Amino acid sequence: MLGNSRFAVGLHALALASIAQEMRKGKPVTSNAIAAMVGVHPVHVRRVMGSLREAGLVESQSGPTGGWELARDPKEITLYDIYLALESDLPFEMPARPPDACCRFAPFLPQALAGAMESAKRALHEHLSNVTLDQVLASMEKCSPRNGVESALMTFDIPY
Amino acid sequence: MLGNSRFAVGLHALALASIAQEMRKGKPVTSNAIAAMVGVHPVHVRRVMGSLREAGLVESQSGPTGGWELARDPKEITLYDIYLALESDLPFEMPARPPDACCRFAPFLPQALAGAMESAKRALHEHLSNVTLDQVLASMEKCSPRNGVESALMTFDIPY
DNA sequence: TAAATCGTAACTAAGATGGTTACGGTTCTT
DNA sequence: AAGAACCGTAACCATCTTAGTTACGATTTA
Repeated sequence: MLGNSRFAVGLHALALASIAQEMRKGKPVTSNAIAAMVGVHPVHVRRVMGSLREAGLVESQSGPTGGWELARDPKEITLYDIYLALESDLPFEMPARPPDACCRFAPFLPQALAGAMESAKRALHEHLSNVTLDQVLASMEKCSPRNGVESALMTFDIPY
Repeated sequence: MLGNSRFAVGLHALALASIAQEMRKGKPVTSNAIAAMVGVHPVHVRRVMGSLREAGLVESQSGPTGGWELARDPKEITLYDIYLALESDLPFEMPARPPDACCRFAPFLPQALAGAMESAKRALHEHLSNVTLDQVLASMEKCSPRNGVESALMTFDIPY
C-alpha cells in the first residue's frame, strides 16, 4: 500500500474530468460530484486537485458552472505526472539515518542499498511514464460493452 | 516514500547477516549490532527479523553466540522476497471504497483504474524479483576500493 | 442579491510507525 | 548450578500521517 489514497483519487478524478470534458463541453466537474463518485470527502478532493493544478494538469473555476477541467490532452498526461504531483517521492526511498548511527563497518553498504532502491524507483518511473491517462480511459472502453458506456453517460448529470 | 522503513531495515540487516556469515563463520549477527549499524532500535530490528524468519529468509538462535543467520543462499533471495515478507502488499493498491459510494456513472472506470494500478504492481514485481541479495552485495564491492572492504572487516567485531 | 463553487484554515479521530521498558525463555560458558 | 548474553514479545507511549468535518471567505454566475 501507498499509505494514502491520493494517487488513486487523483487518477479517478482526472478520468472523470476527461470523460466530462468529452461529453459535456464547457461544463466542468465539481468537487462534490467527484467526491460522491470516488467515495471521499469533497474537501479531500479539492486538496488533491489543488496539487494537480500546481502541477499544471488541471484548471479550476469558481462560481456556479465552475469546477475542474483538464489543462492538457489526456494523451499528454502520464501516470508518472500524476504520481509526482501527488506524492513527494516514489516509494523505495532510503530513510535518512542520523550520521553517527551510520553503518560503522562499511560506508559502502548503505551506498549499495541506496543503489538497489534507486533501481526499483527507476523501474517504476519507466513504467509509470509510459502509461497515459488516455490509455487508461481506452482500457475502460475495452472492458465494457459499448452500450454500457452509452447508458452510463446518460446518468452523468444526476445531481450529487 | 514507503511510509515505513521495514524494507530498508530488512535489506540492510540481511546484507549484514550475509557479510557476517562469509567473514565470521558460525558467529551470527545480533539484533543489537544490526540496530547500531542500521540506526534503529534493537526491538524494531527483532520485529523486522521476525517477519523475515516467518518468510524463511533467516534463522535465529538464542543465547550467547546467538543472533541471526541467513537461511538461504544470497543468490536465492530476491528483493521481492524481502518486500513481500515485510510489507502486506506492493504499492498501488486500489483503496476499497464503500459499495454505495461507487462511481455511479460507470462501473467500468474503477475497473480500468484498478487495471492501471495492477500493471504498475506487475512492473514493480518483475523488477524486484530479478534482483538478488547477492547482486546487491556485489554492487557494494564494485563501488568500493578493495582495501576499503578489507579494513571495514577489521572493525566488524567492535562491541555494540 | 442570492446561490454555487473553489480555497483554505482549523480541528478532530483513527491508524501507522517506531522507540522504550520490561520480563520471560534459551543457550553458552564457567 | 549460576550468570551472562541472546532472542521473543507484550505493553505502553509519542509522533506523524491521513482524511473527515466544519467553517468562512472569495469568486462568479444568473
